[in-house]
Amino acid sequence: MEMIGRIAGVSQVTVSRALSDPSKVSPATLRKIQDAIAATGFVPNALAGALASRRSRLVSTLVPSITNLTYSSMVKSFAQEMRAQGYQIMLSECGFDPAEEEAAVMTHLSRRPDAMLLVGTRHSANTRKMLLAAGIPVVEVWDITDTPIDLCFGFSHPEAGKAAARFAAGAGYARAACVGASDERALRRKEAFRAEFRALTGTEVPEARFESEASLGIGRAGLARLLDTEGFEKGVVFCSSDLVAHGVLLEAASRGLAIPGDIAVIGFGDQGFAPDTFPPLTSMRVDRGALGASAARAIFDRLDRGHSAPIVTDIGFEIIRRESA
Amino acid sequence: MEMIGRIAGVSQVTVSRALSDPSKVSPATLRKIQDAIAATGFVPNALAGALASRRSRLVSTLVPSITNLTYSSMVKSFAQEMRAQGYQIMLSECGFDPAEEEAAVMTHLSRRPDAMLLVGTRHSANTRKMLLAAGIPVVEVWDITDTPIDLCFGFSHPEAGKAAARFAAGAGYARAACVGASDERALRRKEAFRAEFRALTGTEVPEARFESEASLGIGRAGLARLLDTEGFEKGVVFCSSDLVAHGVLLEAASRGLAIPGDIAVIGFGDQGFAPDTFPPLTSMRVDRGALGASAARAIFDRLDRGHSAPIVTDIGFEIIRRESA
DNA sequence: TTGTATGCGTTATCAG
DNA sequence: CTGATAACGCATACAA
Repeated sequence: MEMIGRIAGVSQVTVSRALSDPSKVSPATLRKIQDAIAATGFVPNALAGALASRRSRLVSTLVPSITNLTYSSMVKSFAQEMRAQGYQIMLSECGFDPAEEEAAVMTHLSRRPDAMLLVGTRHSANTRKMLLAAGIPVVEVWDITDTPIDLCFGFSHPEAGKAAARFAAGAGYARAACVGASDERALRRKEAFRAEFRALTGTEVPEARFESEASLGIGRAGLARLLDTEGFEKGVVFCSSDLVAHGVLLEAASRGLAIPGDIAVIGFGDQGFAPDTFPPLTSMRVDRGALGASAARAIFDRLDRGHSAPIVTDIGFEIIRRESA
Repeated sequence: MEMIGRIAGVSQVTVSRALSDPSKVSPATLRKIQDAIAATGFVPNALAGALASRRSRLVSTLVPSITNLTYSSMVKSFAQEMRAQGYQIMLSECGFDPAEEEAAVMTHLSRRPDAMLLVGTRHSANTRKMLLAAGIPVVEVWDITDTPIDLCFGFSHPEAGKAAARFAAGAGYARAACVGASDERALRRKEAFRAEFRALTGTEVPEARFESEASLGIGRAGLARLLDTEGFEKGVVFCSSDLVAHGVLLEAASRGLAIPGDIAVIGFGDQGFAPDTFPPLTSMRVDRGALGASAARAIFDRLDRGHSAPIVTDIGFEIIRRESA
């Protein structure tokens, strides 16, 4: 900036002002400064700016997996909203393990983000401590809890599982099974589903569970296992995600089974592709776009008005019935 | 650090050294410093560190879309490699528009990344200028060019299209069509496919092209359009991505068409799910994992040994024949 | 509207 | 092995 100032015939401070608030500089000098910037290709050092102003305009975003559409689609809307307000997001993948998350949180905090977005509500004690000490707005999304760190937007996973079970029983399915990856939130949905379905129909609910991430492959292998070794012959399959559900659909098709006559399928997440599977997938919708946008707005509010008490917002879910169940 | 130093009975500088290179500090003082850090929950300010050392340990990564598995799976391996060496990536989505990319590049450069990864080789003149002026290693991936900015790892899209056409003609398909999104690289593959297939068989290649991002929906709508309004009845469909190809598969299934008897399908990218579609998808494999890792290693090399001449590396592609074609 | 002085929290350089 | 000192490039408070 000192260079630019020299060229434009003003001081470094004036250059700084021209960049941060052009209205505080006379039109004439503003022009000269802009010309000098264009001529030199000057790019302001945001690192120095952040250090001096104690505001980085950076918002950390930690998700379990960047290749998982569930999270990336939420990040997309969140990032868009943030960018519109001049904030940039720092995205990192931190797996489903709290210890890994803790390391990521520390790394991110060292960059002095203005706020942080986390997925889920189960964090290590140290993670909570660091976050609280950082004194920045923190948003936990995609789950709810009685003990939020700060802001929280999500829904009850056990309630979602129960709702799916009631839907399944109400639709007349006498038997049910579950297929899924073993991420902690999916497990809670699944257990609630099994308990509720058993309570409603009196029948046990077999399951096929995998350690790997959600994929079509899990869905196919899952239905195969249910059919071949778990004695499941006919009924509805509640899946941990739409991707897994799609795999179940494909495995059923490859075996010539009727959907939903022989095998009915319920997904989770209502991804964009759910209406385009064959047959169209019945799923549970969570408004990810609104979630990302709400989280962003809540952060702006905190940033403007300062800290206040923790707030938990239940955004709910909705069963979208299509042809698969 | 001054605080920590006071508690540990040493100067601020010693604390800095204890953190950056513990071996330069005596075991006794190191312990005292570590204890003080643990007691206070001190998190070093990486912003200040970067400003002073002129190294941010940040690598910018710009991709067209974070929800597109093609890119996110590459970023995953790249980020992993980077993190292993103590670098963190700053990921941003910049669409398929060079102007949007330019804005993102500027924003990122203001954060003073140590290197930058870009997808594609078509950038605005100003983007090139800024990147060159930044004096950092730049890697362009997923395409090759005669005029790289710095490092480049990718493959020839026209060659990929031609190879697909030769495969299709060689497999005996008399008719072909294309379905896809209209990202610039996919368009070049498609045009090369059409030209080559026409040259080999003498038949025209109809196409269904969409402006929206790749999805199952475009694949379904694409085949529907080819069948219903383009007079395409039977043959092989070359798709812009595996996701679109899967959509074509589903549309064919929903119409009771035989695959590959009536409609054969070739995808692109050989995503993890390609073997799990029904029937398994024939696709073109590009080694994304190796690409990400190579890009990372090339950056480390530049960072260590300093700048040298631009290097373009063609990583090629491979047709993976499964049952869909 | 513009300039001066000062500090943000580190690392680098040099000296002890 | 440790410490003093000077940057790093900008924003803020205050003065003119």
